[in-house]
Amino acid sequence: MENKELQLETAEEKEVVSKNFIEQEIDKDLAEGVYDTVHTRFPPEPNGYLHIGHAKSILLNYGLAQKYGGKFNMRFDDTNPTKEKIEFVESIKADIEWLGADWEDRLFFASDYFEEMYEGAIKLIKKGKAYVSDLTADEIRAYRGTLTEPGKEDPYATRSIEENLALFEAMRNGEVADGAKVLRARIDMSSPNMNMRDPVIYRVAHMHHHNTGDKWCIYPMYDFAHPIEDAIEGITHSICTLEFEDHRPLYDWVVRELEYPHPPRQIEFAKLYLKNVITGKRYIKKLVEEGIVDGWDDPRLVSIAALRRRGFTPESIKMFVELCGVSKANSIADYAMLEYCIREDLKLKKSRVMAVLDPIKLVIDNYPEGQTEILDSPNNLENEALGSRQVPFGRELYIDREDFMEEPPKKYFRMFPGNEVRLMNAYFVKCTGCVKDENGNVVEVHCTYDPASKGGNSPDGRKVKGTIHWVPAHEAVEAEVRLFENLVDEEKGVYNEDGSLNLNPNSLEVRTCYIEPSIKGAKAFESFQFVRQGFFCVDYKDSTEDKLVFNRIVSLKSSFKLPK
RNA sequence: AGGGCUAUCGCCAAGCGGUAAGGCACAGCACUUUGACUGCUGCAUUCGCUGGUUCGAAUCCAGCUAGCCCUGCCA
Repeated sequence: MENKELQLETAEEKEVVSKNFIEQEIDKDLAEGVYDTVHTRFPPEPNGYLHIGHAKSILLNYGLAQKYGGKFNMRFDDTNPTKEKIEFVESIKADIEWLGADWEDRLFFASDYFEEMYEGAIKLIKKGKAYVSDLTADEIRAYRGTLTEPGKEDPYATRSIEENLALFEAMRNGEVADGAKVLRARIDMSSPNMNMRDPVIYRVAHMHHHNTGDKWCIYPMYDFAHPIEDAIEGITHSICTLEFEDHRPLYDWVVRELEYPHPPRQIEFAKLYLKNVITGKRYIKKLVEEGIVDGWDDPRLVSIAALRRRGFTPESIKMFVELCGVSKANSIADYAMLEYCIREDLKLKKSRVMAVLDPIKLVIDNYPEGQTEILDSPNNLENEALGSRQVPFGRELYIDREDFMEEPPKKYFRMFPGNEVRLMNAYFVKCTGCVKDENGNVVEVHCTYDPASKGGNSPDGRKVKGTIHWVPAHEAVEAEVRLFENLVDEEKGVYNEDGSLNLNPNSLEVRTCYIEPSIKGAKAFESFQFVRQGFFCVDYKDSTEDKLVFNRIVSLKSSFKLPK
């Protein structure tokens, strides 16, 4: 009796999934009545494509809203027209939708709040908490002091409220040249926190904005705009990355001075970095522009677009993000974790087809010339629901070069003279030898088959140690494969000592391979997987593209290793 | 008188004063129509360091050390 209870208890304990620190903070807020709901948001600036790091933020924010029965907003933080483009708002929306984060009808633009922000600035001026300064950018920097020395009072800080009001209106009315005047918050020039040394909150920029056009020529700075955006939307928990920790006092200052009744709370977490991949927008942009990579969706990149094109599923990315966890410790996740997630997600839900990457001809000498037969092959042995497909079989096939060795080491149990193996879903074949060219390279492997072993099992109960994949030589579909490795060297890290990127010159290899003809008619792949070389999980759709293009998405797990 | 944050296995990461969860990776065994998958097993006497408090410390205190962020009219 006691034992049983004990067992139950431990079983229950195992079910408990520990909450991350943000959830713990939210629990506290809810318990203390600071908030009675959870409202989060994802606020990207539309100045580039999203990558795996953004996926963490998106899924975190969306997941929190879901977990707590709250809401999740999508918001473009478009307060700086010099960097933003409509092209990016479209790609960002598409990526987030694909990831499955649903903002419902709450798609916002920070630029839609410009009027309220302007009013907020006036309120600050009237409270004596903001002033117009004529200092140049260089002068402001000089007055700001350094990390160890306090700043000096801005000589324009003494302007009267009326003067500031008039000047700020002049800024808005386009009477002030770019850079000639700024609006500064009056806080504390000697604060040890640089962000509090009278930060600039409005600048003049006569520039067309993708959303507001030419309506405005003054634009609010992030530190002023962001808390207002959150407050307007009723955000409770404004979740951002660690580098904004120092900005939190300013965030709190803004919502306090503007007297928002239910001020949002900023919580910071550590960014997600991946080992040996380049995530910096600046660097990726350079790689794209210099043609070192194919574009924003090059398989060696980890942009959402690249992962999607490679066949990653939204579920696999979600799994990865959850696996990585949320904390405040700077960390670099192992690329193997990402690969694990896509394998895990695909292995049961996708069909697999055979493909040969490095073909070598296999001739079955006792198979009648000219004869072909159709073999029924299960799509995924572990998931019968996926059904089966018809694969033609004939006298001449292609197998992968690594599946044959003339002189095999110990424990090699694929093709070698005298050995019998199974051609997957087909027959047992016994290797009889090979043909070499003048340089001694194997060009053809020969074997005989056992007609009684159709389907891959012998009626006499004979066993074989090896099973290999194959493709019919004459009917196989030719396809372009892009095999790739890390863009940067494993050991040396992303950057060289002089700060330049440490690129791996052989990171991408394009080659032609053969895929079984059962995929004919499919022109573009949605997702597929190598379980071992030559094995894919495939999910395709019709397309008008002429050429099959696909990428290897998962590095191989150990197959056969030569003994030392 | 710079300030803020972080430090638990190769990589993530729980832990919140009662004697180190879990996942990835790795290794071994078993199973196998791919050597994958699956299953089982192993993998931190120790939590950046040094002291202190305590019957008891990864958890509390003090002092060090290391790493990251901050001197945009970027976000």
